Parts: sequence; C-alpha cells; structure tokens
Amino acid sequence: MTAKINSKGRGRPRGFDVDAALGTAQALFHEHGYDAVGVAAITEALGINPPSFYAAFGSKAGLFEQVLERYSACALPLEDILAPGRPPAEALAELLAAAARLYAADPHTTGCLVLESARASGDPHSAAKAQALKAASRDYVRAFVARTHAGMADLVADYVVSMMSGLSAGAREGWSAERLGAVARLSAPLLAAMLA
Amino acid sequence: MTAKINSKGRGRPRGFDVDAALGTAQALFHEHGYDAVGVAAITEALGINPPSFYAAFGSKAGLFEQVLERYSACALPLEDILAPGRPPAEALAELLAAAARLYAADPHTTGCLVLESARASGDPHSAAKAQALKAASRDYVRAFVARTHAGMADLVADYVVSMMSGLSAGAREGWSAERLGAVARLSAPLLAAMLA
DNA sequence: ATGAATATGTAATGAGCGCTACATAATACG
DNA sequence: CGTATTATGTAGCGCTCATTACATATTCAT
Repeated sequence: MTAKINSKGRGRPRGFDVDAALGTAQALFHEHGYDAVGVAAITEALGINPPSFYAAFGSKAGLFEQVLERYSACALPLEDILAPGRPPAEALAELLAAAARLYAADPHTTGCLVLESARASGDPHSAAKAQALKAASRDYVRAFVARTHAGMADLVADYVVSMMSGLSAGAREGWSAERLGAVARLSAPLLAAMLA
Repeated sequence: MTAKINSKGRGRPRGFDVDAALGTAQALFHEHGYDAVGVAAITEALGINPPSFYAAFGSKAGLFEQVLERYSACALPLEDILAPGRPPAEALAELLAAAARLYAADPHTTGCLVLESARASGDPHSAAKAQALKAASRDYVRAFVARTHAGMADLVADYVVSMMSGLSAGAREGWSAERLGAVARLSAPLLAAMLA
C-alpha cells in the first residue's frame, strides 16, 4: 500500500494542484454529466497527461467518487439549515428555498450534482455512490423531522427529497432562480400544516 | 425521398415486426437509458443484424425519437385526466396519483422515460427532443389550468411538473407505488388551496 | 423469364473510450 | 556523489461504439 503522505515525499514534486484539479473536474462533471466527460477532456482541461491523472486519482470512477463527496460536503449546509431545535416547518421551507437558489446560481453547473448523478447511466458503481449520498441526505432530513414529529418523518422526508429532485430537474432545463424559488415556496404552507 | 409505403412494396419483405421492435427498444431505453443501450444490444434483442436495423430506423438517435413519441403518446392519458370542465384541483391530484402508479408499475421500466431522458447526457439532440416533450406536457397542464385560473397557470404547471420529476426520480431508485402515491397525495390539499 | 426494388448476412471501418508500458526528468536521502 | 523514489511525456494498448460496403437473397412488375 502506498502511504501517500503527499506533503513532502522523496521523488519529483507534482506539477499541478490536486485540489484545484478536483474543482475543475467537479465543474466538468456537473455541467456535462459523468458519461459525457472523458478522461481526455479532464486531462486537457488540467493541462496534464493521462499518466499524471491516473497517478493522482487512480481511475475516472475514483475521481468521480472524490468529487461527489467533495460536493455533498460543502454544497448545501444541511447541518446549519436543519439545526436541532429549530421549528421544522420553517427549517424545511428554507432548505427548499436554499436548494432553489443553489441549483440555479451558476448557469454552467445547474441542478444538484448528486441528485442528477443518481441515475443508472454508464458506470453502475458511480450511480450507486450518488444514490447512497442521496439516501444519506434523505435520512438526515428524516432524523431531523423525527425529533419533533416521529410519525410524519418518513413521509415528510420523501416529500422534501422528491421536491428537491424536481427542482434540480427544472434547474437543468434552465429555469431561473426566481422561477425555482416560486415553486419551492409553494411547499411552505403544506409543510406547516403537516408539522403543526 | 423514399416513399416508404411499407405495407406492400416490390422487394424482399421485412423479416421482423417493426412495431414490436419499437416496443422492445422502448423497454430497453426505459430500463437502461439512451447511452447505456448500444445498437448491438438492440439488434441482438431483436434477432437481426445492423443493416436491417439501419434500413428500418435510420439511426440510433432516430429510433430513440420514435420511441419517445410512442411513449409520450400512450403512457399517461393527459387528455382524459385533464378533461376540460373538470375541477382542476381534483384533476391535477389524479394526474399526480396516476403518475405515481405508472412510474412504479413495472420494476424494469421505472420512472418516466421522457423526464429521465431530458438530461444533457450523451447525444444532445436526443436530450433536446425529450426536453421538448416535457415542455409540451407542461404547456398542456398550463393551458388546462389557465381555462379556470389564468393567474395561477404558470406557477401551478411548474409545481406539478416538478413533482412529477421528483416522483420519477424516486421511482428510479426503487420506491414502491404506495410510497410514491403517499408523496403524490400530499399535494392534493395544496392544489385545492391554490385553485379554490 | 427478366429486371427493378428492397431486405438480409458477413465483415469491416474509423473514431473514441479508459487505461498503461516504458523511458526520462526531478527531487530527497545516504 | 550515487541511489532510491516519485512524477512526467510519448506512444500505444485492447476494447466498444455507431455506422456502412458489398454481395446475396427474396419479392413484385413486366
């Protein structure tokens, strides 16, 4: 096993910034999808050659998993929006509003990378990883609701995740942030009624 | 231009049923997606060779367009459910319920073929066709609502289409018809309030 | 029968895919 | 210094993809 203490090894130093490369790859995957982005496109965007790519990331699927985790870690701050003790209806309404804002923020990276990657296209292993991350987010919502409204937790979590998937699909077709926000806002009274 | 009067031409008769082949291709595309289904898989499933395939359908993209139109024509009877004169809130609620039922009816062909194909993956022309069909359905919903509630038509149509996309995404991950139906049913009071 | 028209089977084409051998360059340790 | 270690550049691997030449088979019209 390679120890991979990257900071200062013995050999030739790496000629490119790995973190910046992850960001570039994330943008490419987000804009065009996993299947449509080839290794050649990534190496060309990074100004490197295939061997450097494989030495750093192992494989295209491996890079994509890193990108997925990087995205889901900092894209939407679930921990902040769904803070324990907060009125659940209000928190979930803001979650949908934040999603609508985020999904249409950059016209090059519309929608949610995780939700849009959770399809059975191309590599099944990568799609399974995205589906696992989506399920984890759903469980996070479910647990947040269950603290105050145990009986409604599953149903509410399914509804919120479904609406987020719908917002992501709309964003991918070019719907504006205002248009998505208007749709997201419709769920607020519904959530308030369910979580009275 | 080839006249294409297929019924009785002069040459050698076709050795397979074109309509049945369209159905087989529809099932393959629906289960695995456009990119994941190669021409080889289709010809093998049909028991024919590539030249017969191209003589009958022109290209993979051309076949997919035919499949998309075939699906959107008979998958969900919009004209019946959204019959003019029907109470709009009730009709739209049934539309969502019917979608939930349809999307999880066959475990091999989950979700909506049109909505799931409306992503920018692989061939951009095919994705554009699916997006056009999705937009057409949205406009159909919009026109139905506008007959009685002109001011709410756009917003309601966006909401309904977004929820259908969310239901389709859930179906693709194996959610049962009951689970999808429970989510769909939540929108009924919301629609009733909007279209009072 | 003869020829025009259409479909089929065999086999291959060029392009792109993810990925890798191999030699070379650049660094750290002894 | 020499040597081990790591990264890079060049070039190409085997594979799958959608698509097609080409000759052959089967039908209709004359």
